[in-house]
Amino acid sequence: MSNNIYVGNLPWSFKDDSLKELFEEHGEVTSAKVIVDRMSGRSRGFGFVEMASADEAGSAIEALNGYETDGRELKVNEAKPRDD
DNA sequence: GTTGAGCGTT
Repeated sequence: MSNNIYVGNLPWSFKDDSLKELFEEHGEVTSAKVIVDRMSGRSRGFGFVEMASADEAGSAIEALNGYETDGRELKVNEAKPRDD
């Protein structure tokens, strides 16, 4: 279990702050980032959220996985380790 | 002024 969370199927209107505010309702968010295409500057529709603890991360995952916003179901999961 | 499966720039 890690404190890092992958969030997919996001609406195009989502941003770093939107993710942070949403996950803060289910735990302490250390950092939140929506991945944006570095060449075009447009949102790629997915992002990452880091929680203060794996416990809060797991709670947020189960609470927000399948959460519908803007007509889309969020796909929330533990993120793959970026640096292993 | 667009798009729709996926795991990120530091």
